[in-house]
Amino acid sequence: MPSTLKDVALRAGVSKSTVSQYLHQRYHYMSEETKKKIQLAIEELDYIPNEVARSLKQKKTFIVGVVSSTILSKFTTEVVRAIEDECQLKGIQVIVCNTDDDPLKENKYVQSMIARQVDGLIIFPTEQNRKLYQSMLKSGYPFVFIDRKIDGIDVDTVLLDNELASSLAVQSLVERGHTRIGILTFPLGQKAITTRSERLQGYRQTLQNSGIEVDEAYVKSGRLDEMQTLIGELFRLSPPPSAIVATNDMILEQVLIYAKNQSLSIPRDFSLIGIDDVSFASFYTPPITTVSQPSFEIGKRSAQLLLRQIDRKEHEPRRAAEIFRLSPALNPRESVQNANEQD
Amino acid sequence: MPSTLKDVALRAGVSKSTVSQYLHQRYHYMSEETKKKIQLAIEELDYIPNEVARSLKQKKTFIVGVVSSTILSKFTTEVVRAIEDECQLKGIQVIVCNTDDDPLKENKYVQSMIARQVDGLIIFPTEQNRKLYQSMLKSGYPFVFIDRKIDGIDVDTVLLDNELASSLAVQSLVERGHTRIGILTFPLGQKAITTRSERLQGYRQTLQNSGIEVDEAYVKSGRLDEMQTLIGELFRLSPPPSAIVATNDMILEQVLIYAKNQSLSIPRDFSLIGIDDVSFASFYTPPITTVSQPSFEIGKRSAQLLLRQIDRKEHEPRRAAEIFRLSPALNPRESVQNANEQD
DNA sequence: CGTTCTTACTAAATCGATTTAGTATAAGCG
DNA sequence: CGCTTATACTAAATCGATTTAGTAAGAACG
Repeated sequence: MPSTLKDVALRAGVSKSTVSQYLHQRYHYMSEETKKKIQLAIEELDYIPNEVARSLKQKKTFIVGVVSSTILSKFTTEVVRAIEDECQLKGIQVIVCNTDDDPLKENKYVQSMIARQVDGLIIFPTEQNRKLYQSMLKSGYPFVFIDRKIDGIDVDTVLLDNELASSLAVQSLVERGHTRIGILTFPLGQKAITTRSERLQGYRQTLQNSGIEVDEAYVKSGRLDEMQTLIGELFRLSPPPSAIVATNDMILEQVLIYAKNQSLSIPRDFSLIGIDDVSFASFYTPPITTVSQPSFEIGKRSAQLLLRQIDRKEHEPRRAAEIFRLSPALNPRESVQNANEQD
Repeated sequence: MPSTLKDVALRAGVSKSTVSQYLHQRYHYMSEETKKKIQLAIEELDYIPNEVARSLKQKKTFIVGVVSSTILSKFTTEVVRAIEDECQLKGIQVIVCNTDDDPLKENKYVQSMIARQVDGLIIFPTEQNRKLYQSMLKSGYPFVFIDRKIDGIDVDTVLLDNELASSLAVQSLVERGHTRIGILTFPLGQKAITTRSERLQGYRQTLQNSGIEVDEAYVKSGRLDEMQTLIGELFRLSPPPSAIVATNDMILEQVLIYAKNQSLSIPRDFSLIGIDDVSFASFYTPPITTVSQPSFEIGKRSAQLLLRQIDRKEHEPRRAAEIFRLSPALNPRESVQNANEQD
């Protein structure tokens, strides 16, 4: 029912080719008369060009896809926002989907985006789809990884310097005299998402460098719904940790809930530091010390890398993959106190 | 470079038609032999069907679009999540874009989504695009409005009972003896977004019904970056309000920031109630009383309405537009106190 | 006047899948 | 055996835009 190029051509009394030229402002040898007739027909018919047909012929959709783990987090929404801003400059639209870090969903969405001919993908990858990514690499399909690195997939990747992030967190606690530092992460497993393993690694390394032995009892990992139990276990140790590192925003909230329920006062009863920023960090009581990611920068950079791949001409050789590790920032607030002033 | 139906047909030694039948599992009179050959060819070529070509022929993309004001809010992300869940049941994908409530961006995105032939749209509309919506209505294009109502556009709409929301807020303050109740909203203007005007209207109505005269000095509206100033003005009135209604999550955060900066204690110095839920409401100090929207329900319902429109057969008459006003819920927590116990 | 050039357009192939109408062969039936 | 029916496919048109090669008419030139 919507009108087509043909309808416009018919009504204007010219050929489809001429209308197409007009639409692209290729007025090479086109009479004013004809231009006017076409413009009129377009308006009378409320003509909107069919981008699907256009994409088929052009083999370009001017869309890039983001395959994210979840849009329900501040980090992801900011990253997506930055990607949109960067792409908009080139007239490219962005579509997003959620995998919930489920490798099957991830596989399905990536395939489906490719089937829909998006010009490239920005992916928060899991380890389990190595085969798929390998074949995408082989076929020269443009994509970049964000937030996580996958060993053996040699593709442009933008992520946080995770070790530095937990290192900053641990250091600022050690400087305050803490030695019993608990850490909470999401599930690890052998196929751990790099964000998680690297943050834990940074914790271990920094403690060792500071001459503090890592006590595995202070390391807890599990699903979101297990967090309250895990935090409970941590505080029932003797001695309990004097400080906690929450390795992401959702875990941080869990710790705050626990503290509230158990009437624990921060930083009197324990110091707390979170990786990832949260909206309320600065006005919470107490203001929460966090290590924040440069999320806009991460989004922007990954979009730039993707657009560079897309612009690569067919004949040009694929350039070597680059890995960008962006630095986190420590935001010192008031949830960390000197160890000896606690308890 | 990706392989096509034709490549598969050639390699399997059959016609394109046969491969197409195979892909749709229409095995009507197809020999096992042929099936095997086709399957093999598909695997060898890593064939993924081109959905763009498919969409062109089918005149269906199996995509619906969401034109939202911002994805940086909890309400929107939850709504989108619910829409995705509902659409996934029918194998339909969802794409989202941000208008920042800019009517021009809104117009551009709606047009662009239609050009991309999405099967229908769920829109957070502004008043300024009435003409566009009118013509979409005329052409029978499937769409629904969400979160806001536009007078004169007779289309399925799902939104909060906004008057009830602020009524619940005001009532719970009045019951505690408050009479000087301040309210903060985003800009109103003559083309106000219904969410804003209705929430303010509910405030006015409820005060009147309670026999309290509305003092316009207690009503402040402005942009996010003006909020600190506006809140300051509110508290410098004499007498200042004993309670504040923040009409959305972002404004609520601004009030909390102000309270923190001015060392005002909630609810001792003033009571506070927010419309929209925020992640930290339950564990904040004090826990914040909120009026929450059934965001998942709103998303789900709007998706159902859209899918119903899409499924409507060409010949069936368009059914009458329906408006669903979903009820908010009061979440009594501790940021509201009896008026006489304050100060 | 014949040729070339410029101007202003158009015809037709193409992108990759879908689908209808049809073909060719084998099997079944009386 | 001739006819119908079932089986297993295929040819070709189609979706709506793009683009290349080409046409037709008039102007310019020597």
